[in-house]
Amino acid sequence: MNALSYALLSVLNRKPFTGYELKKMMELFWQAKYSQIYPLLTKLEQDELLTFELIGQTSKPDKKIYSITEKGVAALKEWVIHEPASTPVMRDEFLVKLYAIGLTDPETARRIFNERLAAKNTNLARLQKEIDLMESQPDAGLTDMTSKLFGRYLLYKRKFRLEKEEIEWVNWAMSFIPQ
Amino acid sequence: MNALSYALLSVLNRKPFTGYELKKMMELFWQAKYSQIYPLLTKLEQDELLTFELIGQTSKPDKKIYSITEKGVAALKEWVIHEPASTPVMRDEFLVKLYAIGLTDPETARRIFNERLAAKNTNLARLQKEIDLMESQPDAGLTDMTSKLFGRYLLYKRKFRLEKEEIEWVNWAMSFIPQ
DNA sequence: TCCCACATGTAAGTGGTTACATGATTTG
DNA sequence: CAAATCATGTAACCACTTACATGTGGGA
Repeated sequence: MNALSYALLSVLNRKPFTGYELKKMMELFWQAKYSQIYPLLTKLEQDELLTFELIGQTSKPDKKIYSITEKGVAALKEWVIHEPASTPVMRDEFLVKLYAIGLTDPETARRIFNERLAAKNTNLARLQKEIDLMESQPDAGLTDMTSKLFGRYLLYKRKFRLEKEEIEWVNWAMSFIPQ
Repeated sequence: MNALSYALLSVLNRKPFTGYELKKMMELFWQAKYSQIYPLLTKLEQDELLTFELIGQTSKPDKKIYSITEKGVAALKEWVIHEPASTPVMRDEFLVKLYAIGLTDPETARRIFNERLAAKNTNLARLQKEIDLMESQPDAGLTDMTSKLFGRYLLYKRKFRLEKEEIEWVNWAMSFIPQ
């Protein structure tokens, strides 16, 4: 089984979702397209790691709400505890451009940095909003490791800190662009 | 042309390298295996974006030192300036495990965090060493955007800051694991 | 003595993206 | 009146990984 399978299982371990919802829920830590998610959910269901309930809808397409099975939880647990995590892969075209930034003029360089800054700021605001929402629930148990929200909360906090740090770096880097 | 092509061109824009060396030089901002790099270099050479000089060696295998052509520089410049950078993709299995960390016991959770910490600390030391080396050259012009080392320097500084921030986050996160 | 660095490649397979197909309801 | 949201899927293609193949010299 591949990492995407475990990403799906780990979200469903919190609570049941449709394939459509799963994509959004995973976005923070694993990105995948529907064309990859839907066939994999079918496969995981055939392997009895998931079950689904078909919900007929009138004004919207019918949907399948997936739940993790006991077998699914066991498989996820086994993977989390015993499989070594492979080294992270990061593919960011901005970094490639940055390496070659000297080819451009200062105006272009500033534009490239500013685009990055805008994207990071948008992202930061989204994260802040989500964190505020989580923290506003007094008894959510966000810092209780047995809570189903614990991992998700840590993940948001991590991403927030990293985005903030990158924004500071961009501002530092831009100070070397003339004018 | 794909992003890997531009990653190769951007390294060769600094100076000529073999395929073997290119892998290492790119590691900071784009990861690829030899099995992907070598055939692509052949293709880029056929497209006249690169040329190579064949160096016969006795005690080691022969090698091809690749250089970027004028056409290659033009293609790279065009891409950097006019192509919008696609949104970054990050695939990090540790984050998947983190999401499901509540499934484990405190001991396992601590182990997973400590492994992450160790990896990040090793990385940080490597980056620090490289940065020290760069900064020890007084007239390298690291903060001069027309210098061929400018992009590389900014990239190292960025990675360093982000690794450091993640280490701080891990330490914060670990404080919620009992005992 | 065994592993690592050097050095380049092919073949097969998996993972991931893009394009296509369908269609009502809600929001700007 | 157009675009986004909800909702699921297939087919074709491209990007990337794993396994295989070859061979010398130097350091632990």
